[in-house]
Amino acid sequence: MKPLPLIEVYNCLCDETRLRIVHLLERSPLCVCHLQDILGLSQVAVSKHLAYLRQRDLVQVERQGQWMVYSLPASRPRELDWQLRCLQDCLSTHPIFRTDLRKLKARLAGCCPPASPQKFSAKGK
Amino acid sequence: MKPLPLIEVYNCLCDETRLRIVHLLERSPLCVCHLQDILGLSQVAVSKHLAYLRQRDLVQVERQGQWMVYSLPASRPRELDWQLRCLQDCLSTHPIFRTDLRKLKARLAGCCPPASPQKFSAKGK
DNA sequence: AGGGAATATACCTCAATGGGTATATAATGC
DNA sequence: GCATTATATACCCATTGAGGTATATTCCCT
Repeated sequence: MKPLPLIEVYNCLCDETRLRIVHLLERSPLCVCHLQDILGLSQVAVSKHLAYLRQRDLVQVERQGQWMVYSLPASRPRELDWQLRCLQDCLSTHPIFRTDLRKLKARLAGCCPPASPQKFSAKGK
Repeated sequence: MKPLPLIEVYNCLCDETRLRIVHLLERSPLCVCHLQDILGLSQVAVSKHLAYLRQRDLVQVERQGQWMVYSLPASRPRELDWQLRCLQDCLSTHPIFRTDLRKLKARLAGCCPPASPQKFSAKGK
């Protein structure tokens, strides 16, 4: 039997890597390789955490060319919404998460590869 | 190395039993046997979940005679506070948690054993 | 002191999970 | 079609956690 939605959310966020991923995706959709780069983790590790989040509907994916662009779902269930606010409040000063955001900004600035646009408007194809 | 406080909180709440315990303790301090009764779980199971919560400072204990009375800490870290609000919002309509509260009320009403007073004022000793 | 109630802990087992390596799959560019 | 890039998945291994049984501990009462 499927556990409570809130428990699913907690299970997703109780791992540091997944917490960092969600924290990043709240700012911008990102492809796997950008996440990999920002987080400094192996491709497999990132991919598996994304699968975990995906299976529990905490993130959604869209293929853009050869990139898989992950983002938070457009319509966010109440449980997730609470947590996003909580992250803002509790993590914004933490070194790890500050660094992540700094790297994110750098990534998005000099975004040479066509990947992970800030908006999905450009029907990349 | 100790994980982030927020992650500790998530780890505590990502289990249904512990979530129910915290949800109950938010209403009233409780001894182990009352929790055991309300949750309908074995003594060992309850005790171990309480140990888990205790080790991560999500609950505190006070001995009252032969009962160990558990409660949420007086001063609640910000991370926990967010979650308590979230529980209120997301769980209050869920059958399991409604039933728990109903049983809690019953327990506290006909509280024959001297255990788990609503207030700690009565310095039982 | 001795018995009983309440609670914690030591093991044991099983399932889930996180990380890694190797490999499969899918899209791109030539 | 083929090599390359991006991503996912299949295993393998080590750790953790949840539940159970048996037992230790602590306190109360007589």
